[in-house]
Amino acid sequence: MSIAKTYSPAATEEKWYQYWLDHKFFRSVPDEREPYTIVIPPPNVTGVLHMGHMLNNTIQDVLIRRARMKGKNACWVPGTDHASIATEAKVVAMLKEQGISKKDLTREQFLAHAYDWKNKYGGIILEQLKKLGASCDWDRTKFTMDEDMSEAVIDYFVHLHKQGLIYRGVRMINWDPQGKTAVSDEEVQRKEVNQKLYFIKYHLVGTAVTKSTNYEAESPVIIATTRPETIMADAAICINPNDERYKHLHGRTVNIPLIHREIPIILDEYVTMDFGTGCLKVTPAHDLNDYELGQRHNLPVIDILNDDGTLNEKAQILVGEDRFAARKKIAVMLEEAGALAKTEDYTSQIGVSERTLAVIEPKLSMQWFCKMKELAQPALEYVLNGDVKLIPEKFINTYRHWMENVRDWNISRQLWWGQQIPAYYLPNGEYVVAKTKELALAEAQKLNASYTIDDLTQDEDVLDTWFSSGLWPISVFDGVRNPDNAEINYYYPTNDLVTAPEILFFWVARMIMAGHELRQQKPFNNVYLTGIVRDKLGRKMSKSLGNSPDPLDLIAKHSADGVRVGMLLCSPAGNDLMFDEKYCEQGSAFGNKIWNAFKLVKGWEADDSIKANNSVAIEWFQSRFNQALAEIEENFSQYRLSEALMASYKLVWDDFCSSYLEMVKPAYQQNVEKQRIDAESYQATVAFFENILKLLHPFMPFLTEELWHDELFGTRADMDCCIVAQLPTIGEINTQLIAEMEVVQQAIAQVRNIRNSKGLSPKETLPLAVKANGNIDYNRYRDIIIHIANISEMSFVSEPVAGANTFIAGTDEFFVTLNIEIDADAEKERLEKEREYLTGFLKTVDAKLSNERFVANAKPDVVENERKKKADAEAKLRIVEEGLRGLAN
RNA sequence: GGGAGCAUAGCUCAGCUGGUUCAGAGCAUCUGCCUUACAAGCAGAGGGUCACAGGUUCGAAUCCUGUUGCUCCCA
Repeated sequence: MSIAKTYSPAATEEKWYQYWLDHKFFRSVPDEREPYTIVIPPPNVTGVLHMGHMLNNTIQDVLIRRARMKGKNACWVPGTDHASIATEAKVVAMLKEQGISKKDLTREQFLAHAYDWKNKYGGIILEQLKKLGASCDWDRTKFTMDEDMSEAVIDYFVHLHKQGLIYRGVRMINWDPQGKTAVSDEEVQRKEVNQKLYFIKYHLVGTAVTKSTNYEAESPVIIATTRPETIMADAAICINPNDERYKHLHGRTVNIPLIHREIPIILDEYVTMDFGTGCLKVTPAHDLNDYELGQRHNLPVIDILNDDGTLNEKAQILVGEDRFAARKKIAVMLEEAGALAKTEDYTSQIGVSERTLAVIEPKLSMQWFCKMKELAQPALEYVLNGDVKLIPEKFINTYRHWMENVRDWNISRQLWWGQQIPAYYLPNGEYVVAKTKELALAEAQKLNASYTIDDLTQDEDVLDTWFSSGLWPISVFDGVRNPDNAEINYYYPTNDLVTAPEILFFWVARMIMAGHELRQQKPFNNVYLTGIVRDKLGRKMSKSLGNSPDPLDLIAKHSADGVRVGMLLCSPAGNDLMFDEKYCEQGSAFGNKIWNAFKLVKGWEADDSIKANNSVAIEWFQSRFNQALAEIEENFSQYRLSEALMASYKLVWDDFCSSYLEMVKPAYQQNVEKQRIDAESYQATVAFFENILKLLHPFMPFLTEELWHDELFGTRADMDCCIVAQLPTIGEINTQLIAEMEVVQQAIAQVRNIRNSKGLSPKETLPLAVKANGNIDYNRYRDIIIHIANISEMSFVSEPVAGANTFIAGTDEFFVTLNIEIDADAEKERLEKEREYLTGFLKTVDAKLSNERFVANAKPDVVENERKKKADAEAKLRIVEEGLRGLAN
């Protein structure tokens, strides 16, 4: 079989992915091996693959493939998340297009539509991940609303309720008037907006008790607000008791403009005297701080808004208008009534719903809450004592800050898409919590034996999606319903979790809480936090900016391997990455390089009659390979994936292709089908290549699998695949050989440089003389030097060669005699520069060594090193001076 | 307003417990080359006051303080 000129990725990727699937290489079942487990951060069913997923899943696949190749029982569990709000919003919008309104549907009818939608679109991302090469155990694919997964969620709710960690209460919550649901604090995004500050006059009622000489005293009270449409919900005006300007207002009342309702003026130090006018309108129903203020002063709560953000009849005016329309209209009405003193421009932060982008309305509501203090405390411990490692560590601070300042978590969502809260109300307003309606009835009958099932009404709301995804690492192994089953015992705690820092609290913290609460165990050992994928200008990639490439287009263009390499090349752990398609080009160029190197080796044929003469090259590369392997291992242990990749990249490109293959490559033989090479070199090279394929497989699974099956390696059994090959182990490293070869390579580069600078063709052979001053035996490297540097004759001398171009490598001198006259002046200048540098260098070293405090304080090996530097520099200086004397003659 | 982090070559980043494996990598740039695996390539080269200012130290990119500029989180 002759290998194609260039690699064609698309067909190869398709072929091998199917092969891996067919041969169940991704499948994991518990056995006697050590497990290595990753649960995927389940993407939303509403999403499509974006660059963040590409990065995240490339990393997971690299980790899981590596574990597999280290003999672990590698299990990567895929799945999706039902994304309550986002999905419900999508489905509502879809139905609306079909002319169907959600409120005309029953819960069951709506859910049927939602499932249709989910079945159609929900698996898109997972399908796309296959193109990337993700080696998930697809037989384990889970969805957070699968029956067993939902049951686990209900079990957890009942459990927490029993523990007293879930309660029901009226609280000020974040209301999304578009999604018509509450959202948690974490789902509210702050946004800076330009608003207007309205200064509104409230007229005092009655007359002053004491006649004031100051006529101003009876002018209206002016308050500043950004929300004039809420004046109808005002319960009081509040001033700071210490505010001298307003002493005369103590004990008075005012009239709300337009609706002329009388409200008291109250005193509270909460009011900042120098903000606005120092008078604050108190609207308990529509502001969290006002609510608390209202509680302190026993103020009534007047809620003038409907769930959809329109004004209700309690507003008396503008009933039915949307809050923003009402704001504009009331401004005009106030103006006309002479109640508007002035307006000012004002920037402030408002909260918007992460999902619908609607402006959040603070709203008092009866909701279910989860107590967080009790859950957060142990979850914080796991991270602080290093049981759960965050990578990079800098996120520990953030995590701690969150966990020490948690507030109770609102887990109710006024939606249908999700797990319905297992609370059942009784006719008298009491409720019971139980897994099923039947069990709830039993509970209810304990209260009153006469209850029947028809007396129970289940809470309409569903649970926050994060409440279910918090169970993910446990529930995918059925560990909530069956806490002692074989799978959970084997796979849990999982090993690595790869996710984004944005959801450290949302998700990671809640998994740790659930893990502790249900199993007194951590859910994972390590959390690798990836950065945000930005464009090369540093902007976050987003649909609206249109600056995100389509991942599938990238794969089509640069191959899956190329994109994987590209993603990793620019992804330092925990830092944002400035993505540039150039990195993918680099990745695919690397693939091409490997392909071509393979072509070269495939063009060879072992010939026993040729004497083996590459033993130095072979031993050297073997050592270099082991050295790189150790380095890569070290990088992986610290999750420095991009560095592990770069080390592999350089090993293959520089050491294997540019150095090793050039050393052993036989001179071109004409009129033969295959280039003959000695058997030892041939076998060593093929073996090296196989090891390289293994090493690269986690990064570039497709190309490596393709080459793995080439006949160069003989015939392979069906199950003999790169994906399950065992990674090479670190062998002996001859550091002396590596060090010597570095000097040899320097010398070779110098010869090439001379050729280059003199404008000579690389084809032109040159004579080289070596004056070895150190311990390197150049006889060992003679063949290599002659071959690579294209030397006509290599000789050894004990005296400098007159009239030659000279250079130093290590501490040895080299002489290249050219046919052309050497430029003595230029050579002199070069050597003088060198002398200048060395003298300067020696000066600094001498300064250190003659400094008693340095010799006394520095570590012995540091001092020793300085002495060696001195000796080396002196030796070099002697050579340079010798050369200068030679030129002077 | 509170907290955290970052600033090293044109770009993206390494640089561990202060000391030649301390100023490095990849890409980009420049100069030669279509040299029988590879122009998606080969052989070379140039490029940095380690943000700024102080301090500690025999010695600072590295530790401390301040300044400036950016980013993120929380209010």
